[in-house]
Amino acid sequence: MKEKLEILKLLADKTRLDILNALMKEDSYIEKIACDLSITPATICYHLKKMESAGMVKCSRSQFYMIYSLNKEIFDKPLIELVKNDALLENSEDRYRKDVISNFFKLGKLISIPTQRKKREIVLAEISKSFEKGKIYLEKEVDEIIHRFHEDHCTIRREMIACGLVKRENGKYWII
Amino acid sequence: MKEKLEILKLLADKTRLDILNALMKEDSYIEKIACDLSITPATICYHLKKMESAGMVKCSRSQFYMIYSLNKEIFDKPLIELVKNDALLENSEDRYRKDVISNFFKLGKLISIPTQRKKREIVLAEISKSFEKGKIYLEKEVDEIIHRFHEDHCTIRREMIACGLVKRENGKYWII
DNA sequence: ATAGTGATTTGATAAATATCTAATCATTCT
DNA sequence: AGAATGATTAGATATTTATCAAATCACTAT
Repeated sequence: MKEKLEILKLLADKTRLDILNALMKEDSYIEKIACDLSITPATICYHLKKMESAGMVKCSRSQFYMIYSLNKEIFDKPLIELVKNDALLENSEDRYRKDVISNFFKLGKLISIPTQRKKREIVLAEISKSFEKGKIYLEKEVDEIIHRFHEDHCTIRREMIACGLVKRENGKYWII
Repeated sequence: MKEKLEILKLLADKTRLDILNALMKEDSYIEKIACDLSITPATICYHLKKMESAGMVKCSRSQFYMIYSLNKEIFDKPLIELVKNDALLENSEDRYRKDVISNFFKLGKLISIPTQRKKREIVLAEISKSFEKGKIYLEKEVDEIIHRFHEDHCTIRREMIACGLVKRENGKYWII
């Protein structure tokens, strides 16, 4: 099948729907359709040619006339098939994460702390990857690691605890 | 369902298809979609509002966000349902007439003379439309016009008189 | 309250395209 | 060959509308 968007664009026009409905009743030709719909043959031709090149109608010559007919297969498909984009098999959550990370980290440094909560959590999770799972850190060590990413280690440490990425007890820290 | 043409028009746009595909994966909100697609939130909002009013998506507030989601039912229908014109559901008398006409006329020619009186009258009335009201015709002229539809102009001329569509006096004919 | 953040509206602009008239092409019939 | 008729193309025009920036609205959290 031809490009899906092309077909959807061609369907988005009153005149073309009228033409298609005419062809649903019976195969027909330009002058007749033009007469039925009170539209010039030039316009009917314009539309039919477009729909033909999109594979929606077929035509063949018969004596004087070019007989146009529906290509029915296309119209039996469920709408979703025309809407679904096969190219987008990538997970959008991942894409969003990647975008945020590439926007806020430059050369390994966090250039600013996002104000939007969702983005902030993504950034904090990224920083937390530098901590070893299961290992116990002193506050000094935690700040030292965070400092590689950003000056304000206090804020970031606090935020990481707030959103549950890091736990603290008796001045000891560990990653979740 | 809302106006079919409206839905088809809304489907005929790359950006809106992208938005719908995003919503097919998961419910989402404007800022996120805007970020994913690299388009301003204003534009996303513009499209979502249009699609919402056409019943293609739904939305509800959740905390900070307006969560948009697909209205799946619409997309499961076969395309033909969106294309087919409901206006063709006129009163049954008209439909019967149109059916008879489309069955017995192909490419403007009468393929056979119906034997059922009702159908025959419909067909004859259709042919009589080619005569000018108030004008006097010679038999030769009458036959010439009828001949455009069918070989057997004698039978048809006789039937038209029989059912009162045409009057004759002294070899002159006129339509009623 | 008030600041912050996401949603929506407004106004302006640029691009796409449906339609018409007139001209040309293609086929059939005399 | 040429006349007639239907199909197609070309050029011009008007309408629709997707998009953005900026302003405003609505809700939430401090």
